[in-house]
Amino acid sequence: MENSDKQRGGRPRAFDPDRALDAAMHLFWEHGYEATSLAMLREAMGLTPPQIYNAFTDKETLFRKALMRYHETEIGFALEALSAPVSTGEAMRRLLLGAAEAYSRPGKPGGCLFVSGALAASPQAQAIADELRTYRKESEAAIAARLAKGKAKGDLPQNLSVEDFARYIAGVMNGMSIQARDGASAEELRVLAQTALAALPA
Amino acid sequence: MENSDKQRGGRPRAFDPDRALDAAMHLFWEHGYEATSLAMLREAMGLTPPQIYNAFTDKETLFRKALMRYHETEIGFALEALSAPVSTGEAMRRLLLGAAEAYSRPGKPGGCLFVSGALAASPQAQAIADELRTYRKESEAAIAARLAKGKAKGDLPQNLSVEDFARYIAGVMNGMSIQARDGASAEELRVLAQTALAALPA
DNA sequence: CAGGTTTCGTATCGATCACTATGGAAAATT
DNA sequence: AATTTTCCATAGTGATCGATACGAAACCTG
Repeated sequence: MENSDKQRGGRPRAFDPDRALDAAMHLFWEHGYEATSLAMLREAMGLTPPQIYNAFTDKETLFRKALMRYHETEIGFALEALSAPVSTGEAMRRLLLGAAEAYSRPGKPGGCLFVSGALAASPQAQAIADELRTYRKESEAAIAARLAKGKAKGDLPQNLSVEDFARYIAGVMNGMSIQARDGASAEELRVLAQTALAALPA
Repeated sequence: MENSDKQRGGRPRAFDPDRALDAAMHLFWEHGYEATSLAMLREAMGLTPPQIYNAFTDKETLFRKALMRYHETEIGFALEALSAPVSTGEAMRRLLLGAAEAYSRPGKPGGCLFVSGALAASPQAQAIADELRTYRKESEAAIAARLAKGKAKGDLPQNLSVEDFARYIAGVMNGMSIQARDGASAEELRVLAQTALAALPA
Protein backbone atom coordinates (compact mmCIF):
# COMPACT_ATOMS: atom_id res chain seq x y z
CA MET A 1 0.00 0.00 0.00
CA GLU A 2 2.68 2.52 -1.04
CA ASN A 3 1.45 6.06 -0.78
CA SER A 4 4.62 7.68 -2.09
CA ASP A 5 4.74 9.06 -5.60
CA LYS A 6 8.31 7.97 -6.19
CA GLN A 7 10.50 11.06 -6.47
CA ARG A 8 12.62 10.87 -9.60
CA GLY A 9 15.01 13.73 -8.88
CA GLY A 10 15.03 17.40 -8.19
CA ARG A 11 14.79 19.16 -4.88
CA PRO A 12 13.51 16.85 -2.14
CA ARG A 13 10.41 17.57 -0.11
CA ALA A 14 10.97 19.42 3.12
CA PHE A 15 8.03 17.70 4.84
CA ASP A 16 6.47 14.30 5.39
CA PRO A 17 3.40 13.94 3.14
CA ASP A 18 1.81 11.26 5.33
CA ARG A 19 2.17 13.43 8.39
CA ALA A 20 0.64 16.37 6.52
CA LEU A 21 -2.17 14.19 5.24
CA ASP A 22 -2.86 13.06 8.77
CA ALA A 23 -3.24 16.65 9.94
CA ALA A 24 -5.57 17.39 7.03
CA MET A 25 -7.65 14.28 7.79
CA HIS A 26 -8.23 15.32 11.38
CA LEU A 27 -9.19 18.83 10.31
CA PHE A 28 -11.69 17.54 7.73
CA TRP A 29 -12.98 15.12 10.34
CA GLU A 30 -13.63 17.94 12.77
CA HIS A 31 -15.01 20.62 10.48
CA GLY A 32 -16.11 18.82 7.32
CA TYR A 33 -14.96 19.31 3.77
CA GLU A 34 -16.30 22.72 2.86
CA ALA A 35 -15.92 24.39 6.24
CA THR A 36 -12.23 23.51 6.29
CA SER A 37 -10.45 26.37 4.57
CA LEU A 38 -7.04 26.31 2.97
CA ALA A 39 -5.87 28.75 5.61
CA MET A 40 -6.80 26.23 8.31
CA LEU A 41 -5.15 23.40 6.40
CA ARG A 42 -2.07 25.51 5.82
CA GLU A 43 -1.63 26.09 9.53
CA ALA A 44 -2.48 22.55 10.65
CA MET A 45 -0.26 20.94 8.03
CA GLY A 46 2.53 23.45 8.55
CA LEU A 47 2.82 24.05 4.83
CA THR A 48 2.54 26.83 2.29
CA PRO A 49 -0.21 26.69 -0.33
CA PRO A 50 2.14 25.67 -3.17
CA GLN A 51 3.44 22.82 -1.05
CA ILE A 52 -0.08 21.57 -0.50
CA TYR A 53 -1.08 21.90 -4.13
CA ASN A 54 2.11 20.34 -5.44
CA ALA A 55 1.74 17.33 -3.19
CA PHE A 56 -2.05 16.87 -3.26
CA THR A 57 -3.23 18.52 -6.51
CA ASP A 58 -6.15 20.44 -5.02
CA LYS A 59 -8.49 20.55 -2.04
CA GLU A 60 -10.83 17.92 -3.40
CA THR A 61 -8.03 15.45 -4.08
CA LEU A 62 -6.59 16.13 -0.66
CA PHE A 63 -9.94 15.31 0.88
CA ARG A 64 -10.25 12.09 -1.08
CA LYS A 65 -6.79 11.03 0.05
CA ALA A 66 -7.76 11.91 3.61
CA LEU A 67 -10.81 9.67 3.20
CA MET A 68 -8.62 6.78 2.08
CA ARG A 69 -6.26 7.31 4.97
CA TYR A 70 -9.19 7.44 7.39
CA HIS A 71 -10.51 4.23 5.95
CA GLU A 72 -7.14 2.54 6.39
CA THR A 73 -6.16 3.84 9.81
CA GLU A 74 -9.27 4.60 11.84
CA ILE A 75 -12.00 2.09 11.12
CA GLY A 76 -10.29 -1.25 10.82
CA PHE A 77 -12.68 -2.51 13.48
CA ALA A 78 -15.43 -2.81 10.90
CA LEU A 79 -13.66 -5.15 8.51
CA GLU A 80 -12.31 -7.11 11.47
CA ALA A 81 -15.75 -7.53 12.98
CA LEU A 82 -17.34 -8.56 9.70
CA SER A 83 -14.62 -11.02 8.70
CA ALA A 84 -13.93 -12.62 12.09
CA PRO A 85 -14.84 -16.32 12.36
CA VAL A 86 -17.61 -15.77 14.88
CA SER A 87 -21.37 -16.04 14.95
CA THR A 88 -23.38 -13.41 13.15
CA GLY A 89 -24.67 -12.02 16.42
CA GLU A 90 -21.15 -11.75 17.77
CA ALA A 91 -20.04 -10.05 14.55
CA MET A 92 -22.76 -7.42 14.95
CA ARG A 93 -21.80 -7.01 18.59
CA ARG A 94 -18.17 -6.42 17.67
CA LEU A 95 -19.20 -4.03 14.92
CA LEU A 96 -21.31 -1.81 17.14
CA LEU A 97 -18.97 -1.91 20.12
CA GLY A 98 -16.05 -1.19 17.80
CA ALA A 99 -17.94 1.83 16.53
CA ALA A 100 -18.59 2.96 20.10
CA GLU A 101 -14.84 2.98 20.67
CA ALA A 102 -13.79 4.41 17.29
CA TYR A 103 -16.31 7.25 17.43
CA SER A 104 -15.16 8.46 20.85
CA ARG A 105 -11.40 8.17 20.86
CA PRO A 106 -9.72 10.72 23.12
CA GLY A 107 -7.86 13.33 21.10
CA LYS A 108 -9.86 12.58 17.95
CA PRO A 109 -12.96 14.29 16.61
CA GLY A 110 -16.17 12.58 17.68
CA GLY A 111 -18.11 10.47 15.23
CA CYS A 112 -17.25 9.13 11.80
CA LEU A 113 -15.64 11.15 9.03
CA PHE A 114 -17.89 9.45 6.49
CA VAL A 115 -20.86 11.04 8.26
CA SER A 116 -19.40 14.35 9.37
CA GLY A 117 -17.37 15.07 6.24
CA ALA A 118 -20.18 16.47 4.13
CA LEU A 119 -23.70 15.55 5.21
CA ALA A 120 -24.96 18.71 3.58
CA ALA A 121 -23.05 20.45 0.83
CA SER A 122 -23.19 23.32 -1.60
CA PRO A 123 -23.95 22.47 -5.24
CA GLN A 124 -20.23 22.83 -6.00
CA ALA A 125 -19.36 20.11 -3.49
CA GLN A 126 -22.07 17.68 -4.51
CA ALA A 127 -19.48 15.24 -5.83
CA ILE A 128 -17.85 15.08 -2.41
CA ALA A 129 -21.18 14.50 -0.68
CA ASP A 130 -21.93 11.74 -3.17
CA GLU A 131 -18.57 10.11 -2.54
CA LEU A 132 -19.22 10.03 1.18
CA ARG A 133 -22.64 8.56 0.64
CA THR A 134 -21.01 5.87 -1.48
CA TYR A 135 -18.69 5.02 1.42
CA ARG A 136 -21.68 4.76 3.73
CA LYS A 137 -23.63 2.62 1.28
CA GLU A 138 -20.65 0.30 0.82
CA SER A 139 -20.43 -0.15 4.57
CA GLU A 140 -24.10 -1.03 4.66
CA ALA A 141 -23.62 -3.46 1.77
CA ALA A 142 -20.75 -5.11 3.65
CA ILE A 143 -23.01 -5.58 6.66
CA ALA A 144 -25.73 -7.03 4.43
CA ALA A 145 -23.23 -9.44 2.91
CA ARG A 146 -22.16 -10.62 6.34
CA LEU A 147 -25.80 -11.06 7.36
CA ALA A 148 -26.50 -13.04 4.20
CA LYS A 149 -23.62 -15.33 5.09
CA GLY A 150 -25.08 -15.79 8.55
CA LYS A 151 -28.50 -16.43 7.15
CA ALA A 152 -27.10 -19.11 4.86
CA LYS A 153 -25.35 -20.65 7.85
CA GLY A 154 -28.57 -20.72 9.86
CA ASP A 155 -27.55 -17.96 12.28
CA LEU A 156 -30.56 -15.91 11.27
CA PRO A 157 -34.20 -16.62 10.51
CA GLN A 158 -34.86 -17.44 6.86
CA ASN A 159 -37.59 -14.83 6.63
CA LEU A 160 -35.28 -11.98 7.68
CA SER A 161 -34.46 -9.38 5.05
CA VAL A 162 -30.71 -8.85 5.26
CA GLU A 163 -30.99 -5.54 3.44
CA ASP A 164 -33.55 -4.26 5.93
CA PHE A 165 -31.54 -5.38 8.92
CA ALA A 166 -28.32 -4.02 7.47
CA ARG A 167 -30.07 -0.70 7.01
CA TYR A 168 -31.00 -0.77 10.67
CA ILE A 169 -27.46 -1.60 11.82
CA ALA A 170 -25.93 1.02 9.52
CA GLY A 171 -28.53 3.50 10.71
CA VAL A 172 -27.67 2.82 14.34
CA MET A 173 -24.00 3.35 13.57
CA ASN A 174 -24.77 6.62 11.82
CA GLY A 175 -26.85 7.65 14.80
CA MET A 176 -24.01 6.74 17.14
CA SER A 177 -21.75 8.96 15.07
CA ILE A 178 -24.02 11.92 15.72
CA GLN A 179 -24.43 11.08 19.39
CA ALA A 180 -20.64 10.94 19.63
CA ARG A 181 -20.40 14.32 17.98
CA ASP A 182 -22.90 15.60 20.52
CA GLY A 183 -20.60 14.54 23.31
CA ALA A 184 -21.67 10.99 24.17
CA SER A 185 -18.93 9.12 26.03
CA ALA A 186 -17.52 5.76 25.00
CA GLU A 187 -19.49 4.10 27.77
CA GLU A 188 -22.72 5.78 26.72
CA LEU A 189 -22.14 4.66 23.15
CA ARG A 190 -21.49 1.11 24.34
CA VAL A 191 -24.79 1.10 26.19
CA LEU A 192 -26.52 2.43 23.10
CA ALA A 193 -24.91 -0.34 21.06
CA GLN A 194 -26.04 -2.99 23.54
CA THR A 195 -29.57 -1.64 23.42
CA ALA A 196 -29.55 -1.74 19.65
CA LEU A 197 -28.35 -5.35 19.71
CA ALA A 198 -31.50 -6.34 21.56
CA ALA A 199 -33.27 -5.97 18.22
CA LEU A 200 -31.29 -8.91 16.88
CA PRO A 201 -33.57 -11.84 16.02
CA ALA A 202 -33.04 -14.90 18.16
CA MET B 1 -47.67 32.89 17.50
CA GLU B 2 -47.51 36.11 15.50
CA ASN B 3 -44.43 36.32 13.36
CA SER B 4 -45.08 39.80 12.02
CA ASP B 5 -43.15 42.76 13.34
CA LYS B 6 -46.10 45.11 13.28
CA GLN B 7 -45.51 47.69 10.58
CA ARG B 8 -45.99 51.18 11.99
CA GLY B 9 -46.18 53.08 8.73
CA GLY B 10 -44.32 53.82 5.55
CA ARG B 11 -44.10 51.76 2.43
CA PRO B 12 -45.39 48.22 2.90
CA ARG B 13 -43.36 45.13 2.04
CA ALA B 14 -43.63 43.92 -1.51
CA PHE B 15 -43.24 40.28 -0.44
CA ASP B 16 -44.56 37.79 2.09
CA PRO B 17 -41.93 37.26 4.82
CA ASP B 18 -43.33 33.87 5.80
CA ARG B 19 -43.19 32.68 2.24
CA ALA B 20 -39.61 33.91 1.92
CA LEU B 21 -38.66 32.28 5.21
CA ASP B 22 -40.15 29.04 3.97
CA ALA B 23 -37.95 29.12 0.88
CA ALA B 24 -34.89 29.85 3.03
CA MET B 25 -35.76 27.00 5.39
CA HIS B 26 -35.92 24.47 2.58
CA LEU B 27 -32.61 25.69 1.18
CA PHE B 28 -30.88 25.44 4.57
CA TRP B 29 -32.47 22.03 5.02
CA GLU B 30 -31.04 20.83 1.75
CA HIS B 31 -27.56 22.36 1.85
CA GLY B 32 -26.92 23.24 5.48
CA TYR B 33 -26.17 26.61 7.01
CA GLU B 34 -22.72 27.43 5.71
CA ALA B 35 -23.04 25.88 2.27
CA THR B 36 -26.13 27.96 1.57
CA SER B 37 -24.89 31.23 0.09
CA LEU B 38 -26.71 34.52 -0.01
CA ALA B 39 -26.80 34.26 -3.77
CA MET B 40 -28.74 30.99 -3.47
CA LEU B 41 -31.05 32.48 -0.86
CA ARG B 42 -31.58 35.55 -2.99
CA GLU B 43 -32.73 33.48 -5.92
CA ALA B 44 -34.85 31.02 -3.91
CA MET B 45 -36.52 33.76 -1.89
CA GLY B 46 -36.96 36.00 -4.92
CA LEU B 47 -35.53 38.95 -3.03
CA THR B 48 -32.67 41.41 -3.24
CA PRO B 49 -30.01 41.39 -0.51
CA PRO B 50 -31.29 44.56 1.18
CA GLN B 51 -34.76 43.04 1.35
CA ILE B 52 -33.37 39.98 3.07
CA TYR B 53 -31.26 41.96 5.52
CA ASN B 54 -34.00 44.42 6.30
CA ALA B 55 -36.45 41.65 7.08
CA PHE B 56 -34.14 39.10 8.74
CA THR B 57 -31.14 41.08 10.07
CA ASP B 58 -28.42 38.75 8.81
CA LYS B 59 -27.78 35.21 7.63
CA GLU B 60 -27.44 33.81 11.14
CA THR B 61 -30.72 35.33 12.31
CA LEU B 62 -32.41 34.11 9.15
CA PHE B 63 -31.19 30.60 9.88
CA ARG B 64 -32.42 30.73 13.46
CA LYS B 65 -35.84 31.87 12.28
CA ALA B 66 -35.81 29.06 9.73
CA LEU B 67 -35.08 26.66 12.59
CA MET B 68 -38.05 27.94 14.54
CA ARG B 69 -40.29 27.65 11.51
CA TYR B 70 -39.06 24.12 10.88
CA HIS B 71 -39.78 23.25 14.48
CA GLU B 72 -43.30 24.61 14.20
CA THR B 73 -44.28 23.30 10.78
CA GLU B 74 -42.37 20.11 10.03
CA ILE B 75 -41.92 18.05 13.16
CA GLY B 76 -45.14 18.32 15.07
CA PHE B 77 -45.29 14.52 15.04
CA ALA B 78 -42.74 14.42 17.86
CA LEU B 79 -44.64 16.49 20.38
CA GLU B 80 -47.85 14.72 19.38
CA ALA B 81 -46.31 11.30 19.89
CA LEU B 82 -44.80 12.20 23.24
CA SER B 83 -47.90 13.89 24.63
CA ALA B 84 -50.58 11.51 23.33
CA PRO B 85 -52.48 9.57 26.02
CA VAL B 86 -51.12 6.19 24.98
CA SER B 87 -48.77 3.59 26.41
CA THR B 88 -45.07 4.35 26.45
CA GLY B 89 -44.42 1.70 23.85
CA GLU B 90 -47.08 3.16 21.59
CA ALA B 91 -45.61 6.62 22.09
CA MET B 92 -42.20 5.40 20.96
CA ARG B 93 -43.81 3.66 18.02
CA ARG B 94 -45.58 6.85 16.96
CA LEU B 95 -42.37 8.81 17.43
CA LEU B 96 -40.25 6.60 15.19
CA LEU B 97 -42.93 6.04 12.55
CA GLY B 98 -43.61 9.77 12.55
CA ALA B 99 -39.94 10.37 11.92
CA ALA B 100 -39.98 7.84 9.08
CA GLU B 101 -42.69 9.89 7.43
CA ALA B 102 -41.32 13.35 8.24
CA TYR B 103 -37.81 12.50 7.04
CA SER B 104 -38.95 11.28 3.64
CA ARG B 105 -41.69 13.64 2.54
CA PRO B 106 -41.93 13.99 -1.22
CA GLY B 107 -40.79 17.40 -2.38
CA LYS B 108 -38.85 18.02 0.82
CA PRO B 109 -35.18 17.46 1.57
CA GLY B 110 -34.48 14.10 3.17
CA GLY B 111 -33.73 13.85 6.87
CA CYS B 112 -34.00 16.36 9.67
CA LEU B 113 -32.83 19.96 9.49
CA PHE B 114 -31.55 19.71 13.06
CA VAL B 115 -29.12 17.04 11.87
CA SER B 116 -28.31 18.27 8.37
CA GLY B 117 -28.15 21.97 9.18
CA ALA B 118 -24.61 22.04 10.53
CA LEU B 119 -23.23 18.70 11.69
CA ALA B 120 -19.74 19.98 10.99
CA ALA B 121 -18.95 23.67 10.88
CA SER B 122 -16.16 26.17 10.52
CA PRO B 123 -14.95 27.91 13.68
CA GLN B 124 -16.95 30.97 12.63
CA ALA B 125 -20.18 28.96 12.60
CA GLN B 126 -19.59 27.14 15.87
CA ALA B 127 -22.49 28.99 17.50
CA ILE B 128 -24.86 27.63 14.87
CA ALA B 129 -23.58 24.09 15.29
CA ASP B 130 -24.03 24.45 19.05
CA GLU B 131 -27.58 25.68 18.61
CA LEU B 132 -28.47 22.67 16.52
CA ARG B 133 -26.92 20.35 19.06
CA THR B 134 -29.06 22.03 21.70
CA TYR B 135 -32.18 21.29 19.63
CA ARG B 136 -31.12 17.65 19.37
CA LYS B 137 -30.37 17.39 23.05
CA GLU B 138 -33.72 18.93 23.93
CA SER B 139 -35.45 16.35 21.78
CA GLU B 140 -33.58 13.62 23.60
CA ALA B 141 -34.52 15.15 26.94
CA ALA B 142 -38.17 15.21 25.90
CA ILE B 143 -37.98 11.51 25.08
CA ALA B 144 -36.33 10.82 28.43
CA ALA B 145 -39.08 12.75 30.20
CA ARG B 146 -41.76 10.70 28.45
CA LEU B 147 -39.92 7.48 29.35
CA ALA B 148 -39.66 8.59 32.96
CA LYS B 149 -43.41 9.13 33.00
CA GLY B 150 -43.91 5.67 31.59
CA LYS B 151 -41.56 4.18 34.13
CA ALA B 152 -43.48 5.84 36.96
CA LYS B 153 -46.68 4.43 35.50
CA GLY B 154 -45.23 0.93 35.35
CA ASP B 155 -44.95 0.79 31.56
CA LEU B 156 -41.23 0.16 31.82
CA PRO B 157 -38.97 -1.93 34.06
CA GLN B 158 -37.83 -0.10 37.17
CA ASN B 159 -34.19 -0.89 36.45
CA LEU B 160 -34.26 0.77 33.05
CA SER B 161 -32.20 3.95 32.63
CA VAL B 162 -34.45 6.41 30.86
CA GLU B 163 -31.46 8.53 29.84
CA ASP B 164 -29.75 5.55 28.24
CA PHE B 165 -32.85 4.44 26.42
CA ALA B 166 -33.66 7.98 25.31
CA ARG B 167 -30.14 8.20 23.90
CA TYR B 168 -30.84 5.05 21.93
CA ILE B 169 -34.14 6.31 20.56
CA ALA B 170 -32.69 9.71 19.70
CA GLY B 171 -29.72 7.97 18.13
CA VAL B 172 -31.98 5.82 15.98
CA MET B 173 -33.85 8.92 14.85
CA ASN B 174 -30.58 10.65 13.97
CA GLY B 175 -29.53 7.56 12.07
CA MET B 176 -32.84 7.52 10.24
CA SER B 177 -32.20 11.11 9.25
CA ILE B 178 -28.95 10.11 7.58
CA GLN B 179 -30.49 7.06 5.95
CA ALA B 180 -33.22 9.33 4.60
CA ARG B 181 -30.60 11.67 3.23
CA ASP B 182 -28.96 8.69 1.58
CA GLY B 183 -32.15 7.94 -0.27
CA ALA B 184 -34.04 5.55 2.00
CA SER B 185 -37.75 5.46 1.17
CA ALA B 186 -40.56 6.04 3.66
CA GLU B 187 -41.26 2.31 3.70
CA GLU B 188 -37.61 1.46 4.32
CA LEU B 189 -37.53 3.95 7.18
CA ARG B 190 -40.70 2.45 8.65
CA VAL B 191 -39.10 -1.00 8.60
CA LEU B 192 -36.01 0.43 10.26
CA ALA B 193 -38.21 2.00 12.91
CA GLN B 194 -40.04 -1.27 13.54
CA THR B 195 -36.74 -3.08 13.90
CA ALA B 196 -35.51 -0.50 16.38
CA LEU B 197 -38.70 -0.89 18.41
CA ALA B 198 -37.83 -4.53 18.99
CA ALA B 199 -35.27 -3.27 21.48
CA LEU B 200 -38.06 -1.97 23.67
CA PRO B 201 -38.17 -3.78 27.01
CA ALA B 202 -41.25 -5.88 27.59
C1' DC C 1 30.93 20.93 -13.43
C1' DA C 2 26.51 21.77 -16.64
C1' DG C 3 21.78 20.44 -17.68
C1' DG C 4 17.46 18.92 -16.18
C1' DT C 5 13.95 18.49 -12.75
C1' DT C 6 11.35 19.31 -8.79
C1' DT C 7 10.21 21.93 -4.67
C1' DC C 8 10.85 26.04 -2.32
C1' DG C 9 9.15 30.87 -0.54
C1' DT C 10 6.91 35.15 -1.77
C1' DA C 11 3.35 37.53 -3.43
C1' DT C 12 -0.32 37.43 -5.23
C1' DC C 13 -4.64 36.02 -8.70
C1' DG C 14 -9.81 36.43 -9.96
C1' DA C 15 -14.09 34.80 -7.88
C1' DT C 16 -17.14 34.61 -4.33
C1' DC C 17 -18.32 35.44 0.45
C1' DA C 18 -21.64 38.10 3.68
C1' DC C 19 -23.07 42.56 3.85
C1' DT C 20 -24.26 47.72 3.05
C1' DA C 21 -24.16 52.82 1.39
C1' DT C 22 -27.02 55.63 -1.34
C1' DG C 23 -30.83 57.80 -3.20
C1' DG C 24 -35.23 57.63 -5.08
C1' DA C 25 -40.05 55.58 -4.84
C1' DA C 26 -44.20 54.47 -2.42
C1' DA C 27 -47.43 54.46 1.15
C1' DA C 28 -49.03 55.98 5.92
C1' DT C 29 -49.45 60.04 8.93
C1' DT C 30 -50.48 64.78 9.80
C1' DA D 1 -50.67 68.58 0.14
C1' DA D 2 -46.62 68.27 3.19
C1' DT D 3 -44.09 65.36 6.02
C1' DT D 4 -42.50 61.16 7.73
C1' DT D 5 -41.39 56.56 7.40
C1' DT D 6 -40.18 52.56 5.32
C1' DC D 7 -38.93 49.88 1.48
C1' DC D 8 -37.06 49.50 -3.08
C1' DA D 9 -33.17 48.80 -6.66
C1' DT D 10 -28.47 49.59 -8.03
C1' DA D 11 -24.05 49.08 -7.22
C1' DG D 12 -20.80 48.27 -4.77
C1' DT D 13 -17.69 47.29 0.16
C1' DG D 14 -13.62 44.72 2.39
C1' DA D 15 -12.56 40.01 3.52
C1' DT D 16 -11.83 35.47 2.42
C1' DC D 17 -12.26 31.69 -0.80
C1' DG D 18 -9.37 28.14 -3.59
C1' DA D 19 -5.61 28.20 -6.48
C1' DT D 20 -1.02 30.10 -9.00
C1' DA D 21 2.94 32.79 -11.34
C1' DC D 22 7.42 33.54 -10.61
C1' DG D 23 12.16 32.89 -9.83
C1' DA D 24 15.50 31.09 -6.60
C1' DA D 25 17.12 26.86 -4.32
C1' DA D 26 18.28 22.00 -3.94
C1' DC D 27 18.67 17.59 -5.63
C1' DC D 28 19.89 13.85 -9.59
C1' DT D 29 22.13 12.59 -13.96
C1' DG D 30 25.76 12.99 -17.23
